[in-house]
Amino acid sequence: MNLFADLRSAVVDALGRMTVEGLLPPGLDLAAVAVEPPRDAAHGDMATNAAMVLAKPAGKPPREIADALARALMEDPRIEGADVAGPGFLNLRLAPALWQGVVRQVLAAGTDYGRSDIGAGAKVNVEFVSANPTGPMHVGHTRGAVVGDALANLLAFAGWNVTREYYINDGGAQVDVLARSAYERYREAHGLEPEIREGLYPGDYLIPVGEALKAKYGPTLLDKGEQHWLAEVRDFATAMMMQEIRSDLALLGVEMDVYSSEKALYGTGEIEAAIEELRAAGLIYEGVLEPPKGKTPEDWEPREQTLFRSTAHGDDVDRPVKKSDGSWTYFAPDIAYHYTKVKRGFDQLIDIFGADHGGYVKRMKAAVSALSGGRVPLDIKLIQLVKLFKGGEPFKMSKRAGTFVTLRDVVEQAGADVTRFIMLTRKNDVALDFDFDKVLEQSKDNPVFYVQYANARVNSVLRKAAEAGIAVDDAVLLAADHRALSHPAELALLKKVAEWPRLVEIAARNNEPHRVAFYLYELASDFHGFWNRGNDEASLRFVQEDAAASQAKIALAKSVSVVICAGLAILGVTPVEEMR
RNA sequence: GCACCCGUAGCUCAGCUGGAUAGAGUGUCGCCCUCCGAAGGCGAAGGUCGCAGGUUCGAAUCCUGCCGGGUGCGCCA
Repeated sequence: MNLFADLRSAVVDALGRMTVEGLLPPGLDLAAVAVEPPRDAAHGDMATNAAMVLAKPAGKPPREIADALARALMEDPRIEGADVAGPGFLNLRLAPALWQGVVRQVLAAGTDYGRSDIGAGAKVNVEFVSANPTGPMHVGHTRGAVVGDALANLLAFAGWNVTREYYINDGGAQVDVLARSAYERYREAHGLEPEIREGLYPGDYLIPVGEALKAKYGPTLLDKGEQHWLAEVRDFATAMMMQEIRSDLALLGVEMDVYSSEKALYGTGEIEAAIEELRAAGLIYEGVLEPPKGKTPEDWEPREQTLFRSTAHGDDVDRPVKKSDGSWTYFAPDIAYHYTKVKRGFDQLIDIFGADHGGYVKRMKAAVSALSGGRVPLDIKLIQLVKLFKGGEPFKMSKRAGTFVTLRDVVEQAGADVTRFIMLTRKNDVALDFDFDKVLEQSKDNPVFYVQYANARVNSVLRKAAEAGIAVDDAVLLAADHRALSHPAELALLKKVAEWPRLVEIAARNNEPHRVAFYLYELASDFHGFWNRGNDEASLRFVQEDAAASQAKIALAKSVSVVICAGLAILGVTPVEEMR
């Protein structure tokens, strides 16, 4: 399925034969041996660094190894040429049949082409969004939601057993603030003047919550002390906010497998159990932290607190798990929450955080390392901010009254597909510009359009061919004689298609879904370039007089479309068959 | 002060966890439609990969130290 992996096996086998023949010493570590597509096509179809990597351990000059390896590989019928180049690269030219065979692989597998088992069914938990349930989701959350969801898709495609999870921060002080804010809107619903004091959430989005509270409780909560209504209003408002968040996520096409509640950790012994686990490992102690150097807070005074010895697991300073009044810090439930993930048997954890949470990376990793005995790796992806523009000008959002650009605003203006794709056109840790005008532009400036257009062109070809009376159903294209695809331009396009399975593996291994978006752009670009060559060379057009010739070429076009669709599916973007 | 992220073409960014002459887009300039969708394509020009060392066959990539920008730093989550 993955030509590059196949060829690497061929190289490894050849090295094995060389070892048997005494050309190489036994017991060499072949991990560093790579088979990659060379950057420059003039260097052949694939290149291996085997000779250079093995030169030192084998105690032989690289060129000598490369020459021997070349001879060994030439026995493989798939390999037509093996040239030693540069410091000891071995450039391989493959039989065209190998590339032509890719068409059959793609068409037979459909959008499963590129599916991999490198994940080996390992259980991975992807925690993302986890926005506080105190208001609607804004643009910043949108990017995290898209990255997390696409990453989950990608890992599933590459053979992981994926759980998408949302951690609801419903246990801290901020949900009390929500409750008080909602209570004022409840009073407002009764015709009273709301008192939105400093520190409360002023947003209009709480007005419906006030109305709903009125509908449920009538006037019974009015003129009563907080102790009489806080818990109920808090639960009510939190539930409504989560409802809104779920519907926002649905709007984006994101569906979580699990919602975990912070509040549910309190009073159930979960937090205590996690801390006890750490204590048993000797990682909990009572102590006094040093003030941060160079920036001592005004009101700093030394206090004894319960501390987690996170420095034993790579952190810079130990972290408090209890406040000086004996209550838990926010970090304690976070520890407990991650402990539940470890206990649920995940082999691998991924957290998607906003970049402003960069300071918590080391301590979370330390906690997971301590709680899993170093068995469960935690990868944390920080999502940089999204800068909004409109027509090239910064999109001003009003600071007053808590209004901001919400996820809903963005999706309603740009559409879920466009939003998702654009959010993946940057690596997670660099800032992203999102221009409301540009992302809707139907031109090559817009990568979403550009990729969709390539797919639309393929479908246009299929329609044209059908009009000309050429059968283009899947079975016919699969059975076509793909050996006819011998023009260098056709082979070049095929090579790009053949890269897809490898790209999937690289992207998945690095937890980097943006690579898929970049690859699709490149594939689309290659396709558009190929398309235009048909202007000059009629023999390169997909639709030909001869039906059999057409079918082979259309099979190529179709395989491009299949890969685009497979890639878009990972990004969570719907492919379009026609632009309008 | 410390930690983390970023620094690559005028601008916006990729760069396959060390590979060959560092790539796209955009902008600038010049081209290509009696031709499957020009909603596209081709070409030119544009670089001390922030700086300085180090590791090795080989560094944009790994290590160290600086410079610049961002984020964060006990009783907020």
